[in-house]
Amino acid sequence: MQRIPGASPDPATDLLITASRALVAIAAKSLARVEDQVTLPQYRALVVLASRDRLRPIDLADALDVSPSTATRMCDRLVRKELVERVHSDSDRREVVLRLSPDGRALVGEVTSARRRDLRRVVGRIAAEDQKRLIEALRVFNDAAGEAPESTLALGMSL
Amino acid sequence: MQRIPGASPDPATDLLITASRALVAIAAKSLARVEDQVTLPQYRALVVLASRDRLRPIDLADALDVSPSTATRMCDRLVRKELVERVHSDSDRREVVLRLSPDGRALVGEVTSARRRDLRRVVGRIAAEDQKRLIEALRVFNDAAGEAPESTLALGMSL
DNA sequence: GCGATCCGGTGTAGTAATGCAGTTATTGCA
DNA sequence: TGCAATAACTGCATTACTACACCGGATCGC
Repeated sequence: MQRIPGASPDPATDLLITASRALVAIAAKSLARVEDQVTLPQYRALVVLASRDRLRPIDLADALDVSPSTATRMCDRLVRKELVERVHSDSDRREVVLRLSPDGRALVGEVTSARRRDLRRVVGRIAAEDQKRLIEALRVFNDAAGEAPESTLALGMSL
Repeated sequence: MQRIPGASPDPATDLLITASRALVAIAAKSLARVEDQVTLPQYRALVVLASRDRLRPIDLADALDVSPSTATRMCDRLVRKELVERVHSDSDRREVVLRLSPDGRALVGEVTSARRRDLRRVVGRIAAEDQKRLIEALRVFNDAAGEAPESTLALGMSL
């Protein structure tokens, strides 16, 4: 926005921004499905839990970059919604291990499968030979982009 | 996530998800720059205001899918932060017209230019001939994806 | 064994987002 | 002219996120 619409010094960047918008719109749409069940921070927590099961609250706090007390309250709400389970550790009785409940897992799965479905639909609109070229191009792009794994799920946009 | 890592029925979709993640990470990083100045809902409001200047609070509420009173309070906060200006309409004295202040415009600009910078950096890591192929592939993809302009800035992910 | 450390949780508090209901001012229509 | 409709705003209430300070239990190192 508010970029000079004419003179485009870098067509690849412009096209990437457009692609970005489309991909984020798809992600947002998939997230909208569960918007009435969890907030965005809560969904982020679920995603973290889904990717690395058996996390302690303090690990979750670390992953989400919030204070431990915030993680505790968040877990309170997620447990109340029966999306997360608290299990007392056997080895260290100070510790609590967090686990996605079946419902929690289903919720995250619903979002990701909705996303995949939408993406597949887009891919389906592309001619077979163009798909091949797209695949090659994406490999190259992912290679180039993948070198910055930093805050992969920073902010509220874990998607 | 939590997809069976092996059997990949659709390489293009998988690659798109990976690319999605990279692009969203870049968007999130650009947003992180202003995270201490505005909240995500507030930033969404600024983006709407940047794209369609001279909006009334009720139009903003409509664009953000919130109630008018919510829009009013949001504007209160943005005005207090001197990112938005309220101007009383001449034609209809009931109406208020919202405008981005120079600071507000600068804030949005900062985010978008950071995003462009990061994308350019990724593109710069790609060999010239691969860039050409990427450009072609992105055109095809954007064509296929662009047919769903729906809630372009749904949720908190306006980017 | 004992103090330091660590973990989870609670008390407290502030900001934000959000909506419903109701108010005020203004406009438009009959 | 007068009443319905409209725009913005305010009062009120709820939920969430967030952190700081603190507590109590558990573990670890010496």
